[in-house]
Amino acid sequence: MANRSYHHGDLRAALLEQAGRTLREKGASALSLRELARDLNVSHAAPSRHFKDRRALLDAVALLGFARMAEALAKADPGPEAGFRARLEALARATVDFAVSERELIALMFSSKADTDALDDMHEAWMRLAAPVYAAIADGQRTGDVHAGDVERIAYSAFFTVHGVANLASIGVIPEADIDQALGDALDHLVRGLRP
Amino acid sequence: MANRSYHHGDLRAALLEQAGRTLREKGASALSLRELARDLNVSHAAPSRHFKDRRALLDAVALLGFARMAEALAKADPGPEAGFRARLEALARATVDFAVSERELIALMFSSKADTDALDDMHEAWMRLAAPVYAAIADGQRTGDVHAGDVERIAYSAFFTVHGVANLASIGVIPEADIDQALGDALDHLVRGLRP
DNA sequence: ACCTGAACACCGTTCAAGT
DNA sequence: ACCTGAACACCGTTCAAGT
Repeated sequence: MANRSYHHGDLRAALLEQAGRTLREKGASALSLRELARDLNVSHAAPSRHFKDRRALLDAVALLGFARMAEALAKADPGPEAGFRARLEALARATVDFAVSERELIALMFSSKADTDALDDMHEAWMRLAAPVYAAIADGQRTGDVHAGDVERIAYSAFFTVHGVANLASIGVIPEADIDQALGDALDHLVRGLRP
Repeated sequence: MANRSYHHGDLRAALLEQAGRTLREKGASALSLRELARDLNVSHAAPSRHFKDRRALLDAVALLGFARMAEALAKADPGPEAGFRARLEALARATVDFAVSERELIALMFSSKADTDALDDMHEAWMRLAAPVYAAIADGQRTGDVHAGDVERIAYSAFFTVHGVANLASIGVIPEADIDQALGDALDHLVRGLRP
């Protein structure tokens, strides 16, 4: 209770960080602004200076999640030299790993947000996420692994499958022990389906 | 306020029905037991007789959702006579239609439920849902449209793709106008990938 | 500019008591 | 068996007031 004006005015960042922690531990529905404020030793009304309401805070956390996921994908991308199948597999595995290790975050990121006005930011984050997949498909077309056609549409189609595995693995429909096999099966079908 | 002992003791059913309505209109996070009770003219403590807590009510609603989705899929299944591609397409379209027209319900059904003890019921509901897909894959193997192998694994692989489209369409990542095209692309790749 | 304290209108859950 | 009323410990949001 000794330190006033918490964190040099960096309450916003502190809130986001703490929100990320409690999200991971207890899920979005159990995240309360008042508890966050308590954890950071500020009054319960303080968060409203930085986020207009609970939804705005959660949107900001989701946006950070997209950035982190994009970074994870970019880091996992072995580049075109690895070969098409290996590259797609690396990207897919990184996606599924992220979804499984950040269940609550991914649930927040991919929960309905139709009425949100923060949709432009989301779209940009999404583009960054999709970039390595686009690159993989485009390179696949050059190496003869992928049939001709609109890169974006083909990339989306690939993403559907990977997202399906990631989502179902994340919520436990696919048992932890079967995830590798399930992803392998999905990739086998996907790679064959993409061939010229 | 005149009618006491609401609905001949069928408060449980009335709660589920009303919960379904407010879920559709305002989403799971905005569903309050007290508001439900108000809508049904019972005291705010009444629901606890039929559902031990809020989570139990939502689980029951999700379970009904699986039953309804299974029914929708069974009804949409044209049977083996339609041919493999047409059959798979009918099932996929029914899945996506359900996901888009029942956004909030599908979000509830496919939200993390790892710690729930109502997991056995969920598993049974899931099996009913998967039945037509299993049948389509098994028949596809007989007609030479699908490669040999474990039916369950192949069916799951098909489901990943369709679920991916359904989920992303449901939350608005795929714009409404592009859903048909996206599903078409996904099915093209899937059917090719499944071939012997 | 940023935070506090009090106030308002909500919650879920529990439990004695009523019918 | 089923429901009520009161109580408890929470919420999100707003707004005057402080620094």
